[in-house]
Amino acid sequence: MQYDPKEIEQKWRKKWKADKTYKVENDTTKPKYYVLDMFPYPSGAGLHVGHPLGYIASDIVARFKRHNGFNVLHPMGYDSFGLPAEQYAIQTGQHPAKTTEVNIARYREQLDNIAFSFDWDREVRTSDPAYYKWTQWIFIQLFESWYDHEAQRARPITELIARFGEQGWHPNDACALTGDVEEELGAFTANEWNAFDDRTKQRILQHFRLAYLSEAWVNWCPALGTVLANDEVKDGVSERGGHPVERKRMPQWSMRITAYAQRLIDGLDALEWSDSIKEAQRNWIGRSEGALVRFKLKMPLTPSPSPEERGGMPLTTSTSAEERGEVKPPSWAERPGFMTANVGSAGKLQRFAREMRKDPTEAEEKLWQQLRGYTTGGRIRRQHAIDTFIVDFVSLPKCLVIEVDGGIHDDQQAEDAARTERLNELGFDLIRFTNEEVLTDLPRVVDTIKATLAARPDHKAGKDQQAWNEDPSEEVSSSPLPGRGAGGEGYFIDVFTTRPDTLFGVTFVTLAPEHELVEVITPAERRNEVMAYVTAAKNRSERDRMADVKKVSGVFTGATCIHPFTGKEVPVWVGDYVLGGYGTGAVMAVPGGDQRDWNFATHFGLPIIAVTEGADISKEADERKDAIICSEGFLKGLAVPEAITRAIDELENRAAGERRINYRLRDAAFGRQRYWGEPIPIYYKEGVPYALPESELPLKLPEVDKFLPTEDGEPPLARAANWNYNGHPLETTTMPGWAGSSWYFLRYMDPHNADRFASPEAINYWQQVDLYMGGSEHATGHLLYFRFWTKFLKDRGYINFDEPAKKLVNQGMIQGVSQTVAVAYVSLNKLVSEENRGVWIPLKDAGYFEILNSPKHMRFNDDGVPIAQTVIFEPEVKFLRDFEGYNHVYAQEVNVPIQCIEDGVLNIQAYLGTVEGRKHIDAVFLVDGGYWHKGNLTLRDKAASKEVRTHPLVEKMSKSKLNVVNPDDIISKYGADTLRLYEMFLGPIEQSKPWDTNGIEGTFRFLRKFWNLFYESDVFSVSDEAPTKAEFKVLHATLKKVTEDIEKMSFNTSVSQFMIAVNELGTLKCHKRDVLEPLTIALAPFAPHIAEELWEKLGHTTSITTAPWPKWDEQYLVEDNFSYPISFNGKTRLQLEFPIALDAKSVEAAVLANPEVQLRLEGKAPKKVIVVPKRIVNIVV
RNA sequence: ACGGACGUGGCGGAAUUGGUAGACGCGCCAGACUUAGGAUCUGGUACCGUGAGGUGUGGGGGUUCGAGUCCCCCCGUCCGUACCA
Repeated sequence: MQYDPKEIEQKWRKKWKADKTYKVENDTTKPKYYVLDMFPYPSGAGLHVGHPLGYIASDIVARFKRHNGFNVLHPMGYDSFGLPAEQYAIQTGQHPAKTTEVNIARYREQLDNIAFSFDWDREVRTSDPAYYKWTQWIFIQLFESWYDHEAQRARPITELIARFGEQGWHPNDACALTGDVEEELGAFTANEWNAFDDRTKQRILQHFRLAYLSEAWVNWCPALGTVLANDEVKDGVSERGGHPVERKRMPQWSMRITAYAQRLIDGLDALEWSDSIKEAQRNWIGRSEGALVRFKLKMPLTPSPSPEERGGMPLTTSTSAEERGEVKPPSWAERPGFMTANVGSAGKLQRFAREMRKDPTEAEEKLWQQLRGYTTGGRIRRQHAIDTFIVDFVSLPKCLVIEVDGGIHDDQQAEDAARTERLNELGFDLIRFTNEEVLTDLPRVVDTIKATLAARPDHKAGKDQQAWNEDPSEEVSSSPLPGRGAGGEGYFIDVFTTRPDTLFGVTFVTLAPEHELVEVITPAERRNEVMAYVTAAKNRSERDRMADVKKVSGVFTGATCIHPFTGKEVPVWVGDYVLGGYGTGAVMAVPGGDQRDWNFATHFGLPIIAVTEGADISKEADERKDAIICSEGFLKGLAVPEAITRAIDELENRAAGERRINYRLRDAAFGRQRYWGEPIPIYYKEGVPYALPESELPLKLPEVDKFLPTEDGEPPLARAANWNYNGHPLETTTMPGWAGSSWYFLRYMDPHNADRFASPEAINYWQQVDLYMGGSEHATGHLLYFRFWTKFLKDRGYINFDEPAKKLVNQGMIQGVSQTVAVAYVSLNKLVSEENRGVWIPLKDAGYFEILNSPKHMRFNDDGVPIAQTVIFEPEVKFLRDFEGYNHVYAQEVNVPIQCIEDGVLNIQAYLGTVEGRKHIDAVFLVDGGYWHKGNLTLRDKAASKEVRTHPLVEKMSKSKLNVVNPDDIISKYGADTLRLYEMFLGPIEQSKPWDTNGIEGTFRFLRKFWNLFYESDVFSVSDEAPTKAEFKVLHATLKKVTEDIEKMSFNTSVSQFMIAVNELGTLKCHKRDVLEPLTIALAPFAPHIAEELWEKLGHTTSITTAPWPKWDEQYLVEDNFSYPISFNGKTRLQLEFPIALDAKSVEAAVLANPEVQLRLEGKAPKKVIVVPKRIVNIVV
């Protein structure tokens, strides 16, 4: 009987399904193994041969582990929410649920054809309410959690609330300091907290929740009508669809992934993931160590109003007037009255204040002991931030500042005067004491303070409470400070630097165009120029900005600031080489040590100071990190690392900076203004978001009349009728694609659980994914969120591990081989159609032309854009004559469907019959020595070929490139076993390679030969005769190689080994059971159908799936003799066979005694003889 | 620019991790069987040379008895990030 894959594959697929052969029980008596494939999105295009590559590999491992006694969880499901289905719905009006259903059915059919050992009873779909109920539930847990930085874990928000009620909150509690949102939230006492109304409490809590609503800069994609996460934007355009993306500020649900930045980096070390993925994640998180440096602004020339004075300020950062025109600040964004600090620098000031509190002068400490508590009849705060100052002591209700001069204040007389003036402007009075006074006559000082306080009216009484209730949208300052003045005086510019050692090389400071201080510090006479620049810079799209990175642009603000070490004035510039989204959005420019600063300085003629010894700063900056610092200050002569430490110490001493770790990672935008996603389980009461009670879950996706935004720009969910909870409006954005895929591995463990996302028993048994297989394109998206949610669930005690997948293997892409042909168009007029953008060339200039598939032959226009790609004209040929009546010609390469090509030749008629070909029905097709036009072939000479030859091009396999190979076609021709083997045989799993259907014959022949080992003259015939030593050797060598190769996922070499075995057994004419039966089991993971069929024919009645894996036996592999390669000076010259047991000395003697060796030695004695037993003999002459 | 991966016949790729470079498959060549072959089987196939022999793992240097493998420099390809301070 001939090997007939069609028949046996159908038979077994049916039987496996009926028998539920691959059903997995949570059988805790067996060791577990969890193999997971990345969640596919069921696209309308179906699977191509590239998709199953990873699934086949993981299926082999899953089957192998089953043979080895493991209980294997190997599930599959669908990430079925997503943009394409929704785009399709918008175009066609078809409900995305419906198209998704159809696509899934198609996927399932294709997957079934390849015989994956998935337990389909565990299938999950993210768009199934029974599934997304738990996605919503996890969202609520995130909403109800905060990150405790001291404990380094997420905790329930109720614990934070309790803590607020007991001890209030202070910025130095460090609980809100995450990489992204440097919460500029002032301190409050327990009493204050308890007195806040619910709305205020909720507002404050938003700053701590791990899922939170805030106004944030987002990637807005107008074409898709939604916000995108950073990893969904590539090269300034959307990853899906390639639409332009712009920066926009709007209220937005976010995930505080930044809280986990450090743990996400640290966790990588223990993972068996590829270096490239780990590195990509590290870069994406982008940790850098350095310092925060504070530059104090010098007197501005003319004050201009600060943004804060224009109205209610969000707690986080300010918005410029333009942006406020677009979006309303969130209604809950309002500051409590004790937050007297300047908005721009509050967070930093509070950190400085905290440091200063730790290290008071003697006088300060003595006085504090007298003033603390309520001993003076009111609350005194010390080292409190007011505007941009940190005052020593203050009574806020009485608006009285108490300062102790001494220590670092001594040399600041002039500044003290300015400070007094400023504080007076703000409504504070100030009394000063000297160190001397406090130390020698403390009681008198305290008495003076008490008397002064008692004499002052209480400014605060009743006011705070009133402020909480005011509508922040009204232009009311929430500050208790009356009559705030204006101007840049007293402001600070914070910069982040990794090279504080180069501080003495600072010659200017540059702000990003969107920096909030730009508007504040610019004096009136420079205002027009600066704002014009800022507006121009902001309006450039991300893409434009990325395009001309080389161009230097910027403008001087007119303001200067003070160098913290030298005290010199340094000009403040605005430049778009500084990114608003990184660090503080401001840099200290060291043109001698940073190339970008150097470029900027050179362009604008700013001074450049050398920072390192031996640097030639006339041509470029010296960025070496192994240099010696040469500045005139205290860093001179230090090596960079020492200088960095020293500089930071000095900054901290002078309260002008501090050590700082910065992360590039931003919080992840979570809301999508789209329909086809999980509804966010949030409702609003008086504008404050609250989580739905668990009993309301799942919050089902409502029906809408159209999948488009409403007329006033609300997301599609706003169209739904009754979209409210007990009359309170529900959130209208939906979750992003990555929500459902961030935890799906847990659901597979217990997919039908209605009470919990998965039972603790199931989680405890299955634990982490042992092998995770998928594409490397998810490096900074899915794989980061996946780890983030896992860590969160661990923190909250729902699971007991904090990494989702121990081992990750990235399968390479299978590329397509596109076929292209040159086509030309002739035209009556110089028509440049939209889809054929290119250059039309006057026909009189064009003779015969051909297209050469080589970039060398490209021609370019003046702007360097390739024109009429690869067209070469030869005027002597009479092309013109044949196209009389036309006057222009245009040529291009087009992809043609691979189905219309045979042996590199295009079948024109077939092509013109296809959808794509019909577009080119009027085109001129270029033939080797002529052309084909509307059925007529014109040849230049008789010898020319009449064929339209195609040019192969390896690129991504995709529908639009017409190069897709469908696995179904391969399977119907050769069977699934052949497909599986061939995909594995192509090369290492991690490597990308082009699909070449030609090679598949070899693997098919192999299966047929394997089948034939069980047959003699068409009759199934397997003998029970004992195998010979040679036959056993083939078997055991194969078992050894295959077992080891599967363990290291080297499937291409195991397939080779099977081929070798079959060839050798064929030569030996071996038909013996004791060889063939173990071999069949070994082949089963790769080619399950043929193995199962032969297994049955061998007389077994149970599936081969759980047959124990055959062990190899070394005894069959040992050889008696070894054929030594004998080399002279490393070059192999001959082979000599010696017994394995022969020791090195005897081998050497035997070799030297050999006549041929003697001949080669020409009588000379060898200088040296190296004998490596069982390896090689090398004779040095 | 930085980071990662990689570079071996006409092609996909092997190479026990420092020990006979090119396993296995495709393709190609020759032969057998055949009316026929795009079926099957057998043999050959890195390159140059009739041969002896020589040359060969992107290029150049080095370590070593011995290098595709280790070290240094350079070139090239692919992927990721991209003015990250």
